[in-house]
Amino acid sequence: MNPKNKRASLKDVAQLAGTSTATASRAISGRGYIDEKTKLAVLAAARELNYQPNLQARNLRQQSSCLVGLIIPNLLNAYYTSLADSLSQLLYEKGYHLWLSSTRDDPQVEEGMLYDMLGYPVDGLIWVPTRSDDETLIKYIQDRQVPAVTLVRRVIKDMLDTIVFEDMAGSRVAVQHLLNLGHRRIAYIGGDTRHSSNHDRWLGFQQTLEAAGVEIQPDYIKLGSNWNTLGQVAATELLCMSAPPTAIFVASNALMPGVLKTLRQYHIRVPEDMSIICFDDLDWFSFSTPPITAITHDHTKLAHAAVDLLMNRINKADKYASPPLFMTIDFDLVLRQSTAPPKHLQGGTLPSLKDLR
Amino acid sequence: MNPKNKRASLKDVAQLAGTSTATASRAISGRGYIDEKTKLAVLAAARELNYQPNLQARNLRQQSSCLVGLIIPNLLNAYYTSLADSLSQLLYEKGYHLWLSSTRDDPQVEEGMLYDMLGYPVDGLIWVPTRSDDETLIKYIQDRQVPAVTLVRRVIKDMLDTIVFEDMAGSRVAVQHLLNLGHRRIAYIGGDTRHSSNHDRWLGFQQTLEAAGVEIQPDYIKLGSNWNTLGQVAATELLCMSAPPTAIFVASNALMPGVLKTLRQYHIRVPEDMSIICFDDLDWFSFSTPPITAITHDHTKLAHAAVDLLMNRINKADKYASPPLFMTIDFDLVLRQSTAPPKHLQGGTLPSLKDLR
DNA sequence: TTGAAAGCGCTAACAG
DNA sequence: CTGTTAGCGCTTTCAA
Repeated sequence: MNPKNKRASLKDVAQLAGTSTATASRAISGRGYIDEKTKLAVLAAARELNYQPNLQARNLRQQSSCLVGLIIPNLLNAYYTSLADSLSQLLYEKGYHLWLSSTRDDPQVEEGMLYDMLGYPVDGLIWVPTRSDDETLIKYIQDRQVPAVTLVRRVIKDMLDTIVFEDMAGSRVAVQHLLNLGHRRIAYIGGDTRHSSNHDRWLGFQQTLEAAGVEIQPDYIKLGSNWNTLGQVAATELLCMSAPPTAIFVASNALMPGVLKTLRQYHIRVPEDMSIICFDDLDWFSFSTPPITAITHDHTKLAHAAVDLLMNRINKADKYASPPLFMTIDFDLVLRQSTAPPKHLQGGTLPSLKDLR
Repeated sequence: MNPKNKRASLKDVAQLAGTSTATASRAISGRGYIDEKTKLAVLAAARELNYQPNLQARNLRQQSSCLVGLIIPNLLNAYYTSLADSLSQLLYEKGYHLWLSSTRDDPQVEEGMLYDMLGYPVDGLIWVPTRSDDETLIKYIQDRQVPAVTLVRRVIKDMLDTIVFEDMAGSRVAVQHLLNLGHRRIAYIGGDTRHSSNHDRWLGFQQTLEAAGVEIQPDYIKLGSNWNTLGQVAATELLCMSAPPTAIFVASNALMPGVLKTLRQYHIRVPEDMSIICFDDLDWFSFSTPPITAITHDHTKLAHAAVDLLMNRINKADKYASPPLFMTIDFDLVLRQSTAPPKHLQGGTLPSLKDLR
């Protein structure tokens, strides 16, 4: 065996097979002309030494890393989870591997990760941006000429390839559904509007109400950035109002646990006392009590589109020649049982917290 | 600018600063003696050229990759999701990055990933094995001298560092809880027992019933490997029996959706008609209707322990000198409202499907 | 304190 | 078809 039991290198294989490293390389990589006999000899030697090519060295030489970076806010949200799962599969099929990191919505971490990934360098980048307004950061990515696609949240001026859900349209449909049921006192709980996703949903909400001639009551609007606590805090505030809403539009699935917990705590019946609709769907929504009406998206579609866009750019000679593409993923409104006409239309009176306790 | 707009290399920087690459390297990496003045000159040149070290090249030279591989069955289960999220963070703090891949419980994919990762090579491996009985595969890992830790499922002979949940003990406690409530007709729905986790839970179930002198009825036992459909199929079969169980022990969170869906479909009331206890906890269990009693684990503990074990080995001179370690993560029984005494102890009669429809 | 030179492990151009 | 040579971009002796 080798000194120190070190991993065999191509040189060792070549030596044992009695060829040059070049020939050994040809035998193993299967490229270039080579005599069948010598090829077999090399392969035998390789097997004997338990040889496995060092991919890092190969990649350095070939100016690629076969790595695609994925930067997401976190993996505690099924939103990103299913994305990461699909991407891992799809990339593997294309011969790439997934370098994952989760920023916890911390711009510092995000910048560090971006820097490390581009420094490696990765062959491509898939990114759900936290800090999407920082032109310097995006310029940096462009300068590095790294094929990159931005997901879910748009970056400033859409400077990179982008795929988002139809946030505004989805939001409109959700709100219209509540309006159609007869709701006028509609609350909105949603995330940080600095992210385009939240911004557009919020906008869709406003526009739909305005178009319907319903005035937006500021107390009904709960915007925040801490998805851990926002749902619970906002719901509690809404319930404690003297004239609480009759319906809540929850603009992110991450907020639903808090909202539902609070509703239960106050013994609010859904949908009799309160209608609930959520912008994104989760598996347990369908067998929650009651099942939750939601706007759903096919997340694998997003993953497929992302990989397509990325491969498209990776395989292009001048990777940055064509202008950034912009795509959206469509949605469905899945009617379940968490929405119904408001109480006063059901024959009852307008509910207030006093009635409900 | 450079020809072809290529990324600046250390050589370019050195040239611009009027030093050798060696000196430039010292300036940038911050190691070795260097005059403050020349250091500044180099850094200035680097900034001007937008220089960023090529980490792949650096790593090749330093015989490391700063990459830790993570292989898991999939990311659709919160079990692994929270793990990946925590690991990404923890490793980042230690200066490592996460290379993730998801096998979908396909041994073929698993083997391919393992091969690629060790070939790169990664500096460490964290692995939830799918194929844990293949000694060749594990020998291969050992031969490569890669620090590796196995999670959740044990590999044959515990040949690698291992951290698992206390499957058997947790299972015992869950079953004992049902026995204490007075249940004797207890069903078990669980995953492929070729995985140690499922095997041990299954064993714990059997032992506890035996110790209590309760005979195990084969019809009540539903083992399978397809977590997508097993819950639903098994629950349906159980409900269609002439003498259905009064309680179900669901041995994996992934099966709960199917079980609950089925229960709802047949209008079975929980816990009045049927008690449910689950081996692993999910966030929505706490506000499901009714909230689900479960065995819970602190998944971040698992992540921390995994990183500790891994770093421990990575930093050891002779990485494989010490024998594999074996650790377990403890659990809690969280009593919620999905378990209650069986119907006949509540004053009713033994339920059968006819009564319930 | 600095530079020349070797080399991590591999591939690719060019001769032969 | 095969070997020689050069080099990917970096770090690290070793001399100076």
